[in-house]
Amino acid sequence: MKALENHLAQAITGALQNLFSISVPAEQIALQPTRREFAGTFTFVTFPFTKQAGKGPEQIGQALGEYLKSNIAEVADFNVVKGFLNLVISDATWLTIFQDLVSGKSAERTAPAQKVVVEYSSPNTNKPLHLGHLRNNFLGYSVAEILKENGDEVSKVNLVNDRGIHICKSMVAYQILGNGETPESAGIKGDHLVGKYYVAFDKIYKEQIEELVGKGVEKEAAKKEAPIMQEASKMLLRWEEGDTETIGLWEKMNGWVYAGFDETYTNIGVDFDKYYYESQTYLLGKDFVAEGLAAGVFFKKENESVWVDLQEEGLDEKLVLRADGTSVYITQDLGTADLKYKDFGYDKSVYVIADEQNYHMQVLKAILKKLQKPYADGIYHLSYGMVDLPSGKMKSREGTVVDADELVAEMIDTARQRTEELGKIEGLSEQELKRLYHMLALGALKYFLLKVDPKKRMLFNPEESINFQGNTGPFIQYTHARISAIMRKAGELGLGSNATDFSGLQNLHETESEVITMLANYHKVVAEAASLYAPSVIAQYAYDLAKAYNRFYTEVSIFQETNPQALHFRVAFSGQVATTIKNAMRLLGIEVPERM
RNA sequence: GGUCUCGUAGCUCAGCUGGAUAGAGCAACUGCCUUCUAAGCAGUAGGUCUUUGGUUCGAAUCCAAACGGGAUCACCA
Repeated sequence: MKALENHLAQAITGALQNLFSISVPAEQIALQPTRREFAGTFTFVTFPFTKQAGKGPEQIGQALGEYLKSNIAEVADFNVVKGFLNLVISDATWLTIFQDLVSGKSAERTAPAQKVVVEYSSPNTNKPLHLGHLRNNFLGYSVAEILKENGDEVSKVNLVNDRGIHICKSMVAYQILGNGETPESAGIKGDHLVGKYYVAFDKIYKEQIEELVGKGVEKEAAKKEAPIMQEASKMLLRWEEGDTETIGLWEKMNGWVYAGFDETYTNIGVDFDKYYYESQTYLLGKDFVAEGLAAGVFFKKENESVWVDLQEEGLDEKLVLRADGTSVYITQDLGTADLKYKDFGYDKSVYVIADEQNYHMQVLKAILKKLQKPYADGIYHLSYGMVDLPSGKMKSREGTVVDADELVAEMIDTARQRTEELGKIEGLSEQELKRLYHMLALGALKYFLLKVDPKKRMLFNPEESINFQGNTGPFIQYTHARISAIMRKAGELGLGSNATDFSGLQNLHETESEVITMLANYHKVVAEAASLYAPSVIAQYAYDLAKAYNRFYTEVSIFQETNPQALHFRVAFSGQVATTIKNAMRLLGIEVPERM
C-alpha cells in the first residue's frame, strides 16, 4: 500500500515536471483518501500549483489525470471535481496487493525496535478496583500490545502502592471493628473486605471531626486531632519502625487484597511481567537527594529541607526531601524510575496515570533531565481523563464509584440475556456459553473505554453506555462470527483459502477494493496508534473495517457466485478480514468468537 | 489568580500533519430476513464545528483573545 502511494507520488512528480515544469519532490506529494461519494481511492489536490502552472485547478487535474492514466498501469481511471483529482486504481493492482497481504509479503514495519516499559494499573491496596481503574488497565494493556505489534520489546509493570497512611486507615478500622473477620468468614473478596474497612474508617473519622468542630475546634485542627486519625498516624510510624504486630496485620490484609486483585486481573484479562511494591521502593529516592545536592541541582533551605528549582523549565520550586529527612512522593518516583532503568535498560518508559498528575509527571521528568539521567527523555506520561458518571465525578469515599467486579458481572449478565433473546447459540456447551458471555461482556466494556481518545474525559452512563449495537465491541465481534460461519461453510465445500492466484479476476465490487485498502493499511494504522499511544486509533480502524465488510456482506453473495475464481477470492478475502479484525481486537485486549 | 486541558447533531464520540456538501453510534422515523448469522444493511430527519478576530486560494483543523467546563499549583499520595 505504501509502495503504491510512493509510486503514485513519484508519477505525479514526474507529471508536474513534464507538463508544467514544476519541481516538487515526491515526499511532498500528499495523497488523501477520496471521499466516498466520488469514484476513486486517492485524491490529489491541485490548488497549490495554480500559480506556478499558470492554469486553473481543473485544467491541471485534467492534464495530470490523463498523463497518469496513460503512463501508469495502476491508474485505471480518474475524475476531476474542482481542484480535486480522484484516481481510480485498477482491479489488477488491488488483487496484487491482496495477494501480497495473504502471503504476508507486505510487512511494512520501519520504526527501529525499542525497549519499552509500560507501567499501568498501579493500585492502592486499600480498596477494590473501580471503573476509573478499568480505563487505566485497559489502556495500559492495549498500549503495550500495540507497541509489541509495532515491533518494540515491551515489558508490563505494575507498581503497587502497598504502604502509607491510606493502608493504615483500613488497618485501624479493622482493628476496631474487624472481630477477626476474613474473606472466607465474610464470604467476600479480600479487596472488597479491606475496602469495607477503609470506608468504615472514613465514617468514624468524619463523625469525630464533626464532634470536635461542635466543641469549637477549627476544622483543619480537628482533621489532625481526630483520635482515629491519630491512631492511623501512629500505625504508620510503627510500620516504619518495623513493629512485628503491625507488619503482621499489614501483610495479612495486603495478602487478602492481592488475592482479590489477582482474581480481577485474570477476569479482565490483563497481566504484568513484573510487580514493584512501594514498600520496597519508597526509600530509594534518597540517594538522588545526595546526588542532586552534590551536583548543585538541589539546594537546602534553612530548616534542612531539600528543594529543586525548576523555574527555568517553566515550573516551580519543588520539595524533594522534608525537613525531618523523610521522602515525599516525588522522591520515591525518582528512585523507582532509576530502578526500572537498571532492571530494563529501557528506551521508553510509559506511565499510564490519570491527568490529575500531569504536573507531577512534568516535574519528575524535569528533575531527571536536570540530573542528566540518560533515560529522562524516554519518559512518557500517558495521561488519560477521568471517567465521569451522569451524577458527576466518582469518589471512592462517598460511595459514588462503579465497582469493577460488579460492573463486569452485570455486563456478563447483559450479554447472556441478549444472546439468549437472539437464540443463535444452539449446540454450544455450558462451558462455551460461559466463555462467550464473558468475551462479549469484556468486549463491550473494553471497546467502550478504549474507543475514546485517552486524553479526553469521558462519560459513562450505566443505563445507556453499554450497547451491543452500532459502534461497539460486540458489533465487531459479530462481524467476525459471521465470517467464521462463512469459513466453516467454505471448509465443508472444500474451498481452501490457499488459492492465491486471482490475477484474472475482473469487476471487483467497490466494497471489495474499499476493504482491501483498509486491510493494506493495517500496519500503518498500528504504527500511528503506537506513535500516539492511542488504542482509540485501533478501535476506530476495527470498527470501520467491520462496517465496510458488512456492506460487502449484504451486497455481494459469496456462495451463489458461479465464477470459481471469484468464489475463491471472496472466501479468501473474507478470511483475511476476519484475521485482521481478530488481530486488531487482540491489540485492544478483546477476543472474538466463532459464533454468537 | 498562575499554568495546563477540553468545548463538533438532543446524547456519546470520530475528524484536528489546513482541502470537496463536517462523519459514526445511540435516541426518532421508513424500508430490507424462502438466499452465507437482521447483534446486520440501506434511507429520512437532526450542525452559526462555543464566540470574535487573524493567517490562507481554502480553517472544525493553525494563531490570538473572550466565554464556558475540568485538572493542578501540599514538608498528601
